[in-house]
Amino acid sequence: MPVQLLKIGNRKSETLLPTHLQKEDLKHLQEGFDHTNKYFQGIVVLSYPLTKLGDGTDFFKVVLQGLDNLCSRTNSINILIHGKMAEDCAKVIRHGDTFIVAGYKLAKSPTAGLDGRHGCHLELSEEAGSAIYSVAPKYVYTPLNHLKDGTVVNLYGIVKFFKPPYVSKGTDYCSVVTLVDPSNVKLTCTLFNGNLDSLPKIYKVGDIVRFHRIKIKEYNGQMQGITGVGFASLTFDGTVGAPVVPRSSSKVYTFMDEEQKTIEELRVWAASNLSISGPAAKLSGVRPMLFFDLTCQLVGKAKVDGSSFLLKVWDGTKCPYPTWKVPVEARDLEGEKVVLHQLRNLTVDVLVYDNHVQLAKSLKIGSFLRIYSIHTKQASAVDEDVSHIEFHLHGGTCYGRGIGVLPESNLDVKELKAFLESVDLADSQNMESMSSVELDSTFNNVTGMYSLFSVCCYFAVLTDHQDLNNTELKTILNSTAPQQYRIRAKLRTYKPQKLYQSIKLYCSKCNSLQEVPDGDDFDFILQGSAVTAPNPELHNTSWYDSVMWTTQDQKQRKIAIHFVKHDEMLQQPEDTLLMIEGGTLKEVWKLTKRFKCVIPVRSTEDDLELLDPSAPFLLQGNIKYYGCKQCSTPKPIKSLSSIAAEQRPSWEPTEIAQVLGIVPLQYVFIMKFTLVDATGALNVYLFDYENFFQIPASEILTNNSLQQKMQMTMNMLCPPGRKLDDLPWLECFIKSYNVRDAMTHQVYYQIFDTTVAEGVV
DNA sequence: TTAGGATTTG
Repeated sequence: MPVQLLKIGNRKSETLLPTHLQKEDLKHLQEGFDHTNKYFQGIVVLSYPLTKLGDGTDFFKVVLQGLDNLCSRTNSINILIHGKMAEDCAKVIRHGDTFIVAGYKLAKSPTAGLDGRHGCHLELSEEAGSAIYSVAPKYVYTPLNHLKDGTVVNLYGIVKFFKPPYVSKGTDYCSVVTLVDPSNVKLTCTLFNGNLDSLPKIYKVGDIVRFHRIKIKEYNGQMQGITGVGFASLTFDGTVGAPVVPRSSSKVYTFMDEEQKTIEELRVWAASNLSISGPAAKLSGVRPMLFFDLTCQLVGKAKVDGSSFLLKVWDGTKCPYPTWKVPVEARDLEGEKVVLHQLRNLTVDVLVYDNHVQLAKSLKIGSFLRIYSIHTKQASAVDEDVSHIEFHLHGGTCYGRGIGVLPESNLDVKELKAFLESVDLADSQNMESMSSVELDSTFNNVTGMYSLFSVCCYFAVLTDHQDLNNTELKTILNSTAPQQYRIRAKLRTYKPQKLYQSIKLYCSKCNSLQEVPDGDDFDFILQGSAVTAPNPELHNTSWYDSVMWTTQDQKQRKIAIHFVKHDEMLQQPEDTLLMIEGGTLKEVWKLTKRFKCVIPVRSTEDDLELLDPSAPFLLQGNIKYYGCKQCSTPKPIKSLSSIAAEQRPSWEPTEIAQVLGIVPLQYVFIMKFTLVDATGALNVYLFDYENFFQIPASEILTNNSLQQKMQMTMNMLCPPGRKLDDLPWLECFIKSYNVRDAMTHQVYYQIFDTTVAEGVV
C-alpha cells in the first residue's frame, strides 16, 4: 500500500482512517501487547537517507515523536521501513510532518542505549500489510496585504505577470511571478530551482497559484517572495467554470474541498476585478510592430550562429503578410523533411536570441510551445519590392519574453491540435488563400489587376437546372411572371456598397425583415436587467449549478452564472451551456469565448426568464441569435432541462429556440444587383443565407477575414473603375415573381441556386 | 548564487 494522504477533520472527501484502528500511546508500545488493530501517530523529527540493504531491498529510517510529551527524547521512536514502502515514504516525508503508522511489527531497538529513544522500534513493509498515512497539516494562507518581512508563509494569488522559467546566470532555472489577490495587493516572487518541474507550471496570465512555504523579504521598500526550503506550488486554470485540476510542482500535495472552493472564489473575483486579455493572437492576426504570445507547434529548428537560433513553427493559420525565411544550411535544419515541405506556406521562422538559445536547442520537434512576447518587425531586403515581416524573440526576459513548453493535456493545446488536424494543406497552396496583402497589392496596382484577370476570372456557377438555355434580359423584361431563367450578364453596380449593410435578420414565419441590432442595444438591455438582483432561490437546481458574486466596484453589481449539467455532471467548458444574470456586455462576450453557449437571463419569483425580446436569446461563438418579436411566445427557462437530459446535448440554436418558444431570426444577405447585357438592364435581388458567397451571413459581421473575402468576391464580380466592356461575365439563375397590392402590381427578380466560384476565361 | 517585471534595435 502506498503512503496515503489523510486529512484529520470533518470533511467528506477525506481519506479516512480505517475505523477498526485504535490509537496507541507510546507507553503501550511494549512487547507482549497486541498491536494488530493499533496505530501510532507522531511528528517526523529526523529522517535518514534512503539506503539499500545487503539483499538489495530499500530501507528508510525515520524518527517519530509522540504528541503527548514533546520535550522528552524518550518520547521518540525509530521507525524502520523496508522495500517499496521505504521508497514511497522517502519521497514524501518532510521534517515536521505528522504521520500515522499501522500494521507494524514491534521489536527491541538495538540502538536504544545509544540514541536514548524508545526501547522498541517499529518495522513496516508492504509485505507485512503495514500502512502509513500522512496527515495533511492544516495550512494557513496569508492574504497578500498581511505579509511580513522575514516570514515563511503559504499563500494564494492570481498571476498578473510571469516570466516562464529561464536559465539564470547562476546554477538554477528562474521564474518571476507577480501575484495579486482580493486584497488588491501585488507580490512579485522570484523563484529558483535547478529542476524545471519544481517551478510553477504557469501558462498564462490569469492562472491561479498556491504557494507553500514561500519566504517573504523586503526589497526596495516592497515585499518580495523568494523560494526557500520546502517551497511547493500548485497552479490552476483561472477560468470560471473550468475543471479545478492542479498542476503540481511536487509529487505529493494536499488538495481538498476547501482548496477547491478557494480556487473557485478566486476565479470569480478575478473575472469581475481583473482585466485578463481575450483570446491569444494567431498568425493570421499578426500585424507588424507588435509583441504577442504565440501558441504553436514546433516543426523545425536550426542553429544560425552563436547568439541566435531558428525555430520553424505553425499554428494552422496563414500570416497575412509575406514572412521572411532565415537562410540556414540544409544540414543544420532539424525536422521531418516531408512535413517541413508540406507546411512550407504555413510555417513561420522565429529567430530567438541570446539567453533563449539554450532552451530553444533542447526543444523537441512536434512539441507544443507558447512563445511569449514575440516581436513582429517589418523589414525589406535589398532585392525585394515589398516588405516582409520578421519574427524575433529578442534576448532578455523583459515583459515575460521566453519560451514555454505546453503539455498535451493543456486545453489550448487540445484545441490547437484539433485545428491543425483540420487544416487542408492543399488549400494553403492555391491562390484562394493568397495572403490579403498580396491581393491588396494586386488590387492597388492596375497592371497587376489586369494580369490577374487575364488568367482567371470569378463568376457565378449554376448549381442546378443545367438544361436551361440563356435568356436575354430584354426577353425577360417583356415576359410575365413567375418564371425561371438562366442569364449571362455583367454586374454594372450593386447596393449596398458597404457590404456589412447587406446583412439583415429574417423571420421565415412572418416573412419580416429587420436590421441587426448593434452592440449598444444589447448593452442597454443588459444594464437594465442587472438592476434586478439574482434570486438565490433559483440557484443550484437538479439541472444546473450556480455561482454568484458581487463586484467590488461602487455599483456592487450581483452576477450569477448557472452552469447547465448533463447527467448531474458539469461538462467541459467547450460543451457547456450557461446562463448569466447581471453580466455586462464585456463579461458575456468573454464567456462566449470559453463556453459553448451563453444565454442571458434574469430572475423572476419562480423561474429564470429571457431578457427583452430585442436582446439575443443565445450567444454561440461570435454569433448572436435573435428571436422574432411577433412570432415568439417565450416559455419558462426550465424547458431547457429537456435538452440537458438528452444523451449528447448538442445545444443546436434551432433546438434551443424551439424549447424556449422562440421563432429564430435568420441572418441573410439582401443585395440589389444591376445586371446588364447587350439587350437591356435588370435589377435583381439577392436573398441568401450562405450559398451565394459560400459565407454564412450569420458570421460575417464579426469576422474581418470573411468580410474581406466577400469584398474580394464583389471586386471580382464588379471590379471598381472598370469600363463596361472590361467587366467579367456572370452567369446565374433568376426567377421573376409578382408583388401586388390594391393599387400596384410589380414584377421582381431574385437570384437563386447560384454560387460564386472561380472560373477560367 | 541566480533576480529583484516594465520590450530589441540582431
